[in-house]
Amino acid sequence: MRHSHQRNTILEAVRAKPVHPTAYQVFESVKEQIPNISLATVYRDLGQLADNGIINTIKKGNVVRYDGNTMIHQHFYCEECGSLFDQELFDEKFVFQLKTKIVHEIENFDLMLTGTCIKCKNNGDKLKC
Amino acid sequence: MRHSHQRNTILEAVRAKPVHPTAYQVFESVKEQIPNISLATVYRDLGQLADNGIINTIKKGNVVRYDGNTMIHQHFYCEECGSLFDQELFDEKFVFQLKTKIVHEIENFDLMLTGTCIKCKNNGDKLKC
DNA sequence: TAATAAATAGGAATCATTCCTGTTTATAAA
DNA sequence: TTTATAAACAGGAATGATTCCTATTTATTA
Ligand SMILES: [Mn+2]
Ligand SMILES: [Mn+2]
Ligand SMILES: [Zn+2]
Ligand SMILES: [Zn+2]
Repeated sequence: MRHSHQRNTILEAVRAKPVHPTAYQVFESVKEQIPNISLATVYRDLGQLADNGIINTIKKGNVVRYDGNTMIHQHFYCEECGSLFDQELFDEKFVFQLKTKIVHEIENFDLMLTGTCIKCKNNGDKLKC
Repeated sequence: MRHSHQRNTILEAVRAKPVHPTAYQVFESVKEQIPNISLATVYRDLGQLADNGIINTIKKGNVVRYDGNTMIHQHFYCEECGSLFDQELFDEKFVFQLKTKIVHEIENFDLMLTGTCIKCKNNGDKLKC
């Protein structure tokens, strides 16, 4: 990968966002610094960054979300409000040991929990009263 | 849900397929029995079946795949050949206990392993010689 | 300074999925 | 059995996230 101002700015944007932005959200964010950035460039660079393991992709719903945190961690998605939280359930050691139990060569371990987040659950309970 | 010949046939098709068909593959399969079935009907019915927990959805790549096996199990996806295998890593008891450790209300536990399957790995090693 | 290939902007194309509309059908009440 | 009603349907149009294309710009190296 050659040095590129656009790609650097895109990477910074993903890392700066607290929670898992979409390509379009990165595009909007980067536009503030590079007004004529192309959406195609954002997709291309995000793809390259993901291919090189510099960022991660998260698939849930109909849009891909990106994660600047490449430490091993998991995610919880609330079906009610669409929030996507980090979860620390399995650490690197656990995942490493798990890989040895499988005949295939594992590169990624992606766990997605779904359900109702604590906030939405409380709101729901209130409405039932 | 009202009784429906189309939906029954769609469910049978998903259950009959050994491995995780896409909506279009279900469509093609069901067309043999109901030649004028609509693709929109397949999508609608698959959605209803999934909403009611009768089948599961698996997201990997740019197409949704469906799973007639609703027992708790996990999946491995080969990046080389696109195969999607079942994996039995965590059983119902494990998942149940895990749910109690999380503040949110968990409905689904979806684990997707990715990498290179044993067959592709062997082929790759051969080529290197 | 020149050559070269990677990277880019902008827009078109793709394609899985959803939406829409007029028609058919399952179900239950009259 | 007939009728009323809403669910389900077929067929086709629309949507929208993502990818592809092409002429131009730019980073890198010799
Ligand atoms: Mn994360
Ligand atoms: Mn399965
Ligand atoms: Zn929520
Ligand atoms: Zn393979």
